[in-house]
Amino acid sequence: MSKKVRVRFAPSPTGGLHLGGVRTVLYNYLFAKKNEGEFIVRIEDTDQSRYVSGAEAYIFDTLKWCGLTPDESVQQGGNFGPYRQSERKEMYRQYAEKLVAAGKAYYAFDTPEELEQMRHSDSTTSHQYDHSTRMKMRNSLSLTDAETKQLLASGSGYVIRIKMPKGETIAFTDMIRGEVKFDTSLVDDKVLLKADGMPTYHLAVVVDDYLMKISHAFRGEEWLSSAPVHILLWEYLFGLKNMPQWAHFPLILGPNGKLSKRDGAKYGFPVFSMNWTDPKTHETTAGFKEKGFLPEALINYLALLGWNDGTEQEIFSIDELIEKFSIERVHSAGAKFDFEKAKWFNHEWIKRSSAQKLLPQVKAMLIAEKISHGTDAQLEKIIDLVKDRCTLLTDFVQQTTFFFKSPDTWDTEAVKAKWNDEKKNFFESFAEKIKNSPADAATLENIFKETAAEKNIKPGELQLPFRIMLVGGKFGPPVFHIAEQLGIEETILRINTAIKLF
RNA sequence: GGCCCGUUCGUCUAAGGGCUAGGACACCACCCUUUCACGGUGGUGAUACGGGUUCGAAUCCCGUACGGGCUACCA
Repeated sequence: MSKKVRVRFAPSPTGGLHLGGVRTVLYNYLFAKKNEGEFIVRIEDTDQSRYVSGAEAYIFDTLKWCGLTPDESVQQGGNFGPYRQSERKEMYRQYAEKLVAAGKAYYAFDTPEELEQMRHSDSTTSHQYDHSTRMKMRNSLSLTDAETKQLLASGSGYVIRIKMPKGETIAFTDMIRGEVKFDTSLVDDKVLLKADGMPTYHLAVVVDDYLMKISHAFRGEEWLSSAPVHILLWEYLFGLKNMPQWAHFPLILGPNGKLSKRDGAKYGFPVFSMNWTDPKTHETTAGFKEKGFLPEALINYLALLGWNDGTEQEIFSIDELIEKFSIERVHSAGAKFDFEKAKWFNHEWIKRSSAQKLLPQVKAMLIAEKISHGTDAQLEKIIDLVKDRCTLLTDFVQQTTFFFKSPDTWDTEAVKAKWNDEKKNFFESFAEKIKNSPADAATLENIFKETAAEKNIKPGELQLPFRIMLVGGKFGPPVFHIAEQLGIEETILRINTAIKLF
């Protein structure tokens, strides 16, 4: 019997949630759903100096847009709260003190200046706070008990550091990478409890994963190096048998290495799923949503960036992902984000989406552009006509505007070379003939062809000019379908307007 | 610098000792279409390098190179 699957995503609210974070959420979510477990979001806000207002709300907005709803979080609530570490502050100290009492951790009184000096000193080889340097520092190991007591009583600031053992090998099995080993001599004495009484990530993650009964701890590869600290803490505090299983996901890389929040603008593609405005600088970093992406497409691409189901299937709905996902098939190497492929996924999802589903979003864009959008029924037909031509949702603006608004510029260059009086005459007759005809595409096409035959002109040669008249440019769905949507009156109007310009 | 992780077409990846190393994006050509697309067909293009182990290595082992991560009282 295995314990209930419970996974957590634990972001710190220090800014926008970038692609790597979204994918980490996704894999957590997929694993939880696949195993009928619970997905928890825990806010790791133990660093008060890095707090960014609005970041937490933004993270939840992102999850909502992506459709990755937590089962427990500060928003949903749950039986293991509070889900914000700043509100759990009082819970951590006892564990740190317990470690001190057991000789696994110690008080350290060094000032930032003293730490700085040690790191740049030539007299040490490690330049880090570890077994080789700690006896030269001011802590409860190097000081006498009396001195330590005195310092603690005097109220001078102190932190609690883990006492990393010397010369031991810590090994654990990563679900993606297999066995990973570390020599404890090379790991430094990480701070567990800060001078302000807040835990560091290292203590908090272990304590909370235990208290929240986390069964599988998944996080980015950037955490692999600190795993030995966490393993040791588990061993000292709660026992290795109770430790969750670990998996460290490969990183998502930008064009020049590590994907960075700050470089969002430079890449030419978003790094956030939704627009993020920094509350201090008021700078806005573009998001996939506003860029015209469907959440299904982003999720689909992110899922495939580092995972595949072993077949050649590429398009997956979230339900299919849940069904097929497995940690074992997550690739171990980092993956470069390819914006072109992301767009391809979006195009595929637009093509597969019904007009009805696309309608609200297309309508919202047209409203934002102050373009009338006709009735819903009409817009739906138009969306069906043009969606194959739209890679991004924003493409719908150009592809649908001419249905509602007469062009104000015409690609006359495209027709001028082959334009002549016979063709002009054709369009005059055509406009006259359709006056009382039904407006369906087939009828219009028949009249068009009959008239062309009468005038002895190949109908093909007349289609491009007709298109330019109705659309203004060389794009859009079949021209008679456009005319059908426009209606007889508007079609005649556009013919008469444009005919003077050629 | 030290430690850890990684390395198959330009990019994402499949192939976990045995067939011409497969697919997708992108790119090119052709077909369809007298618009732009969609669609279809075909093409260019990869096992980082060097040693082993083996009848046989992209696959296992070692080394080198390269890439990435970590090395804070940040997560």
